[in-house]
Amino acid sequence: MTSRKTYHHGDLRQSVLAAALDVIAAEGPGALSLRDLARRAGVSHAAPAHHFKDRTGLLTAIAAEGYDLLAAALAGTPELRERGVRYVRFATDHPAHFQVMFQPDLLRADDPELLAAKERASAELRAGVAGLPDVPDARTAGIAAWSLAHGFATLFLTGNVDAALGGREPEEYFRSLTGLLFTGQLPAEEQ
Amino acid sequence: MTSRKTYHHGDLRQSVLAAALDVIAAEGPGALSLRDLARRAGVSHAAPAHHFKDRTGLLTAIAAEGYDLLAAALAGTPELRERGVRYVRFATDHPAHFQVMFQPDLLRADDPELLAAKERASAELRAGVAGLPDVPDARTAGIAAWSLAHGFATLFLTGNVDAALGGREPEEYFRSLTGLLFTGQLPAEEQ
DNA sequence: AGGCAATCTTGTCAGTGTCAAGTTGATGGG
DNA sequence: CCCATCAACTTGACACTGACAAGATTGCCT
Repeated sequence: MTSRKTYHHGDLRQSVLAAALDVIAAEGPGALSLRDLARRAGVSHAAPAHHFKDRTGLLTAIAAEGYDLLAAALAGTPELRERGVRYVRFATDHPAHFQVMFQPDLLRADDPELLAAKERASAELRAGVAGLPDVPDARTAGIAAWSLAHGFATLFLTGNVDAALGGREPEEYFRSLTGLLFTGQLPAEEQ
Repeated sequence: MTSRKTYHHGDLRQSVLAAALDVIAAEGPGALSLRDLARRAGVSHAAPAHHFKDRTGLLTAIAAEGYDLLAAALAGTPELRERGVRYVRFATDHPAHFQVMFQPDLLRADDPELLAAKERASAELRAGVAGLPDVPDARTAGIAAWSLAHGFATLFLTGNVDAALGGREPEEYFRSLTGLLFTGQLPAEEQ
């Protein structure tokens, strides 16, 4: 990788993106260095900047890609619970994307491509509660469902629920967790 | 602040911690610079290192403080729902702590003080579901409750639910959200 | 064929974290 | 009262980083 025949790399943008995802998944976004990514791609230290402008630009591109992956992962899932399961699966399948997507201080918030991708994912999230019967406040219901899935995904990725899983896949555990919730086991005390 | 009579600062550790929290709350942990904190405290560039060893050490100290604040915020709350509300309030009252606590790649995971504080907070979280009647799997119920509160807090802090709040305080919104959940509005479709 | 624009390189600058070695001054034992 | 000791802070240095500017190379389009 580090030596190259041609002057042009050919696929530098994808190379850098892939390497960046590896680094972020392994050591977090803070460990990401444009110069290091350049070295891995066998390219001069300033080359990545031509594709992403900035460190922020690179992270913004990753976040945008993440929102599109999320939208694709949720698309065409009729049932709300299963949508939650897929949300969790997305987070575990693409931990680097997920991390970056929800760290706004790393991103250029007004980037058009980011906003467009975010809107596509947002539409999928809204669609999850759109068809629910007997829900007076669909928006709040949506936020409740999103909170549950997002919270579980986040806690899993930060290593806060490992013990409870007992070897099970996180998405499976989440499926049974929602079962517990929605059959009225948890409520108990209502004031 | 930037000029000083005495050679010793007197309270550098607290000064640096306070300044760090400001920076993190405003621009995120990535924007944090030890040299900048030193300048703000009117002290030489290597002074903070004497108190925190590292950038990682500083962030670890913040996380430990955060877990203790969380434990204190949760202590003595009998009802589970109200515990969730307090969790959300903690996150909004101490956004910098909250952010750092749940970014393990910024922390020294084996730090004794961090582990101790984390355990204190963890005990409070467990206590929340301990007294629940009719709950076969208390651990899973606890993770469900934690996921919901944590997810909502995270989504709020990342600016993903602003529109839905409509001016209300996030903790109030969360209270009504849990009401919606626990009165069986959301379940609807059960497969 | 020729020019144009995208891609990549080279060189440079200020800023950062971290380490090592020196200064200052508070504190407590003789 | 004095002085040794030690924590708190300073100074200086080094390697590394992101960012910018200016030049080299090459694919592509007319």
